[in-house]
Amino acid sequence: MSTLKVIKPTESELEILQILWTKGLATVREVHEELSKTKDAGYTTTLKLMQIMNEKGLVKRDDSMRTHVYQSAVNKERTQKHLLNKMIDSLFGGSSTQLVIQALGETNASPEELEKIQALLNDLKKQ
Amino acid sequence: MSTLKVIKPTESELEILQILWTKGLATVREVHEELSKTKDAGYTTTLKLMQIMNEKGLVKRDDSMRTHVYQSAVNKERTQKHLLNKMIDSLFGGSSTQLVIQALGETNASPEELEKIQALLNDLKKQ
DNA sequence: ATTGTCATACGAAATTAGTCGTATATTCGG
DNA sequence: CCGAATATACGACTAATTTCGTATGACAAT
Repeated sequence: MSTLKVIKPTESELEILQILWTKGLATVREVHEELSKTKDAGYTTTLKLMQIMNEKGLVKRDDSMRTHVYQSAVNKERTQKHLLNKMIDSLFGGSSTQLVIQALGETNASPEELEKIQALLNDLKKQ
Repeated sequence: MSTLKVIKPTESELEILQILWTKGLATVREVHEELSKTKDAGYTTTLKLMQIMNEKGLVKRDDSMRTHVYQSAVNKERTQKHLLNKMIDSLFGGSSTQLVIQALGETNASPEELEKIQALLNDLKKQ
């Protein structure tokens, strides 16, 4: 029997994951610098968060050096999908279509992106 | 100067709002019955939550009767939009398109719904 | 009137998230 | 070698959320 891993990063953890997804590998310092652009919290706060994320298994780290190097331990798309589904359930009564419609209302997509969406839509129509 | 009202219902509050959005008017008892289907918490827990939501202005209530009658005080679409934007920021790096693409991958939309999405898409393309 | 049921009010414990101060170790420049 | 800079570890504080026990009042049926 396998226990299904529940992914539930908090708000702050998500911000850190985003940075790790982009950078691939990063030290606490690097993540902290990046975070500082949008919020202001102390270095040790970021450190602590990342330590906790490590305990939770949200990130992995190489601590063979003095300065540890972190990376995400959770798949970006899988995490997005998971949280998206949660939101669809909790906020859109289970209808992903409703969410798409709302999101399209928000979008500032470029023509290229619109084409990408169109392509996806065409696929769906064929089925 | 007007203070912009920040809508930030918690997880539990959202569950209750959903129920109120569906029912329109409801007593604590009714909300609790509904909640009980998916989670198990005591009656007074639901009561307390709804009282707090009342203080926060998330719900309104008619307490002229012994049994108070509640309704949502926040607009469903506005709340959805707000939380959706938060998710776009925190999970999709600000790209609503990315979210739409992921959500479309999840969708089990009917042909009618697909047409609705298509129509929206056409509007966007014209601009 | 008494008793059982069901309502609200409210205090407070338990949890979780986020914050930071401080201790301690390592490294590097001079 | 010494001190400044920089790293991790870790305990503890705060605030917010969720939970529930208990008090108390209203009402209905006997």
